[in-house]
Amino acid sequence: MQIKELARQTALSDKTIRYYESVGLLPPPRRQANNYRDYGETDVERVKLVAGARTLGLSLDDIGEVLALRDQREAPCRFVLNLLEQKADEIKQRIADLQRLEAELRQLHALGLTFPTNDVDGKNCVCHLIAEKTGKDKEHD
Amino acid sequence: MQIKELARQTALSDKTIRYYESVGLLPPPRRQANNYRDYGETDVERVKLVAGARTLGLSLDDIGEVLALRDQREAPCRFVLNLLEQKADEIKQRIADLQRLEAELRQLHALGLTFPTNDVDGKNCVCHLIAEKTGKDKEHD
DNA sequence: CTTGACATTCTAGCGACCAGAAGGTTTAGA
DNA sequence: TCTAAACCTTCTGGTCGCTAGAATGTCAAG
Repeated sequence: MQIKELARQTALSDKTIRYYESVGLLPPPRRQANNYRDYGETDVERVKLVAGARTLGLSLDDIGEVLALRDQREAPCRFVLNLLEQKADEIKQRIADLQRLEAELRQLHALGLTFPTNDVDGKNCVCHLIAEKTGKDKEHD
Repeated sequence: MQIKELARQTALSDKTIRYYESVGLLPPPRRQANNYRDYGETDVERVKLVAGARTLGLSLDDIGEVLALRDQREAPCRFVLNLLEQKADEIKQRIADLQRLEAELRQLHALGLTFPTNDVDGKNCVCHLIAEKTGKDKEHD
């Protein structure tokens, strides 16, 4: 199977698959007589695991650790379970941050509507409110 | 005022301020006799606007447009208000995505707990569930 | 006279790719 | 037989918003 077919089956691009190989997530595959990459079913499985883990928000580094365990014939399940929980917690935190941010944006927008829109640098402009924010926040996006 | 003082007043690093200058958000400042950058109050205001907008999740490109309007003595407020609303909508969407993702992670974690943890590549492993995900998702993180 | 805290420029790295160049191979059709 | 298209290859450079480090210069205090 050539790279495009593997890409089709995994819904990734061929570029992405070559990239995964270049960073060591995928082993260098067999080559056909013309030097084209030649993949099999085990490659499909491996790439699918990577793709699935990516959609779950795991980093390529995390995935690399999972694959390394598997390649050593050690079951990575316990490790994966911990990762899942940890990522879920991170995402929960992220959601809370974004909710605060959204509320702030909506509030600022509403407040801005009550101000004139032709005030370039006076105090009666939403821009001024934005500048005043400095130092009151901690984190975002 | 030297760069460090500007950095202090805006809670940014001096590196970041130089970076903002390098990408054109800040104009090249006056220089002291020793070639050190020399800032004034208008610079503080400008950097504060940038910093405030960043904490709201606006991109440097967005902020560049806002500043360009201001530099042409056009009130950017209307533009800013639109930006705020648009970003709020983006974040709302993002939150929804993340909530789905978190639910999926928790679900997968719970399901994984019911499986043996010493199964390297059989079907009774959470890893297998992850590989099976491919193609069912659209977007994330 | 040295130490330390400032400043300067330049380069390179992060993560996870994507785009494009410049070329080789294979297959199908006119 | 020629040619176009659809594949493939490697390599380079860009994205975003910084951050870190190297190598160097400047200045005030002890």
